Amino acid sequence: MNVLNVAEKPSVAKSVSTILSRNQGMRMREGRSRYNKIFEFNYTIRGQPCHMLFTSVTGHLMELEFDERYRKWHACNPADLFRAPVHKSVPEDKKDIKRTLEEEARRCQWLVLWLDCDREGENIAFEVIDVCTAVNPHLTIKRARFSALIEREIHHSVQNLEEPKKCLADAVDARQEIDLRIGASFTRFQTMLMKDAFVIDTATDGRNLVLSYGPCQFPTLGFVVERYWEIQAHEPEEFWSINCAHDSDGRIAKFSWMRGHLFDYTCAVIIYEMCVEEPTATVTNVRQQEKLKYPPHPLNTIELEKRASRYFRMSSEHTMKVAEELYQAGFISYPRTETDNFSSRTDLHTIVQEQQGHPEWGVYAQRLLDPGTGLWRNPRGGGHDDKAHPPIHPTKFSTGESGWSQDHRKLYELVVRHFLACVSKPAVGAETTVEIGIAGELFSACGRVILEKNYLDVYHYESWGGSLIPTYTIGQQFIPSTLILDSGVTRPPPLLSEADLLSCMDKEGIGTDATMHDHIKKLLDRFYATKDANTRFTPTNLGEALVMGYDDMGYKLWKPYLRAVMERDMKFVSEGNKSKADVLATSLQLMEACFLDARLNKGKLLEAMAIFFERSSRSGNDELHAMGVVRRCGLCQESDMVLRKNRDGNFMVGCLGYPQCRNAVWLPGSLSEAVVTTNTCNICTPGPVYLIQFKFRQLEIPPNYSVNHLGCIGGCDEILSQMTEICGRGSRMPARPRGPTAPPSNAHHTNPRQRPCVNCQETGHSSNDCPLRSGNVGHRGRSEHNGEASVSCTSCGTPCILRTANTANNRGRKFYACQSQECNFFVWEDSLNDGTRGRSASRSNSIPSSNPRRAGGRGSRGRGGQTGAHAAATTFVSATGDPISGRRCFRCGDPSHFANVCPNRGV
DNA sequence: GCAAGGTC
Repeated sequence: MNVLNVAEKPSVAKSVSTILSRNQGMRMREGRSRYNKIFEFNYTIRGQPCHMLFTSVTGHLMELEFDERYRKWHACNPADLFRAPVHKSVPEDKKDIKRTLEEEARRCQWLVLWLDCDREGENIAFEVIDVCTAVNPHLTIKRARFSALIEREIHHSVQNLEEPKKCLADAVDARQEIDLRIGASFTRFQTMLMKDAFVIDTATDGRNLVLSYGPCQFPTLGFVVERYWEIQAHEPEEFWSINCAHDSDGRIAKFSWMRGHLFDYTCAVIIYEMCVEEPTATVTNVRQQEKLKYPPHPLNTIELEKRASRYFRMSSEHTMKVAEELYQAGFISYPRTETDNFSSRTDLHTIVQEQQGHPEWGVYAQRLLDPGTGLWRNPRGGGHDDKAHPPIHPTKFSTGESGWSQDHRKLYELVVRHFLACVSKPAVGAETTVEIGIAGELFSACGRVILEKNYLDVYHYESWGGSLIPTYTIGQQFIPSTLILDSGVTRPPPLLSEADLLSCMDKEGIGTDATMHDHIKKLLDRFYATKDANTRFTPTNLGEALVMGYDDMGYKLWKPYLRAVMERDMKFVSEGNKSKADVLATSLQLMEACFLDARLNKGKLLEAMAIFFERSSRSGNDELHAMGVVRRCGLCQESDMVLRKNRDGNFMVGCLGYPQCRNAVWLPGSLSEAVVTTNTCNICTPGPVYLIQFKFRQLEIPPNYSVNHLGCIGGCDEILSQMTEICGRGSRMPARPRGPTAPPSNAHHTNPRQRPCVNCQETGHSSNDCPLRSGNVGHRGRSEHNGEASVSCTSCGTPCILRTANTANNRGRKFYACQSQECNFFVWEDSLNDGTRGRSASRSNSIPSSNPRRAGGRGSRGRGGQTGAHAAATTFVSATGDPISGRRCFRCGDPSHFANVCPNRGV
């Protein structure tokens, strides 16, 4: 009986053939494809002598594609792609593999499928079945299931052949079809929409610019943009902490304040004063513990990519290319594996033995194998297993080959050192923690001595810092060498590194271990993001605009949820709990509706793009209309006036040239809807002035007015004027909402038109140009600036910042607060209208604060007593409402500075 | 010109 065996890749065909033939009587011959050889040998399956023919494919044999008439971009509407017929076929570059399969299948009675034992493998199995049964319908089809390429497993597998599982393959079919339809429709839609509308000055190296959309690449971009927005939205905030050091026996202990830090300066100063007045430290606790630092888990693909990025700054894509080459040459095991756990049957000692002769780590390998050292430890797994491949490990000894680049050397070294570390004992350290009390405040210091380095000896990519501290006993008292009130500033998180990005993708299930690096590379290839020398990613204007556009539509297409839902559905299909047809129908129906809605709201995408890119002269009236263009701006005569709706629901028509041009028409606050129509006003000049279809909220307008009104903002519209007078205007473009209900991504935009000033929360300028900022207003008292009142502090004369209260009782109420850290002045904005001037205010519970950390910092300290020791220049009030004093340096009495910067600070 | 998933 002739048996045709097919593996997913040539390497597996070779390995399995070698195992089954016991390396005896095996012949190899060429197939039609130069990579996919055919191995022949005899083998007995359950008493039946068989002539085995073993060949392979290279991953998927077929591709899903649209029928011919839907392939040309302009041949159909992108929305049609949700229903256009699709079919699977073998692409040109796989035709030779197909021919080999056909030729061999014709002379076989059995077909045994040795594809990888995962969903994709099962799907490829059915592709092979399709090709083979087309030429030989009488084939008996069997599936070999194996979890590792080791002898016992393979022999067991071939003696216990199973049936292929259709539902596993169906899940992949569903995934392929959804990916194709969503990807192609959105890509064509957004590419064709933007390319004509804007001048996108991206150097494409002669390639056509494609604004692709994909269910993996977009969430990957989303991670990058979200972090970038988080950084942009960060408002630095000063905090204070008390640090103490003690120098004794030639060693220094650095004690940190167990409160961490406080955002309330006054509070921190009071506590600091108390400490300085009674600086004797008493040791309250001394703890000694043995600490272990464990070696990493066995290496899988994602860890290899992350570590190569961290240690060598190699891109994940390059890492995989180099790893593939090392694998092809036989130096490391298969590099695309999820498994981070060695099978108990793996002969780990032999792998270590091979490395004994290496000039750099050979001695360590020898120590590992010597039972006397006690260095060996069986590796601990991380709980992942793809059932197909072992963790990445060295398979051949090398001190470096002539054809290797530096990167080949580094990566091979990482794989070897990582493997040796895995089978080593953890590092052992002795940690001493000392706690002291000064005037009731607690501080702690930690010292560490490394007792045994163990795996750290070979894994020099990791370190474990340690320092010696003096010896302390409970009850011991000492005077600190230094006791300092330090200030710091909160910092935004860093941009995402490549390792961070891989972690995000892994956590959210975006891509597979074999494709994650592709998605990252795609962001760079599509000009959606750039990567700096430290492997950190910044979105480009293009990437940010696309995410912003969809975000403004209210769609989370750039979030990982869509992929998560698809993964969940695929699991249902693969378990047989849902049919492929059901999942396809519901998923595609949902995405089609989403697509049609996105197309209706394309104005949001265009608006977001308009923030970053110049409009192209090619852009037609359709785009202008979609953006809500009402007329040419009569003030700057350069830009268009567009209708906008703010997040709080208010409408305005503003110039796109903002902030250079501030021309704006504020619309009534009672509007619920406004849409620019294609009708033009025949009165207002210069035209065209497009009419707007207004809809007012019934309860907010007088009874004699109609809810619907087709109006003009050009000045001719009496009804609109009356409505504005009666109902008032909507507020000026407010900031995007913040807080837990809105992600930080909504909190800002880089464009000055949209991003609110950090100082005053108003849009139209940056905090540097803020009219309320010190130096920008040169007079005291209240003044008018762009229609806004500005206030100087009546206590110290410093200009105030306009802020919005966020406390339960006063949420949304505006107030001015003195910018000076040393002054507690504030005044409610509305109180200025009735002539009330500012007052020296209490920083009590009624103090508005938009920052929860600040509120927490204040609340964390329950006292605020008087020091009473210093003359008070002004009376201030503590968090609890108690009066405090000390507006001059308590150390030297100088009113020009405070104790934290006193030249005599310290003890 | 489009997706993501295999692979040499």
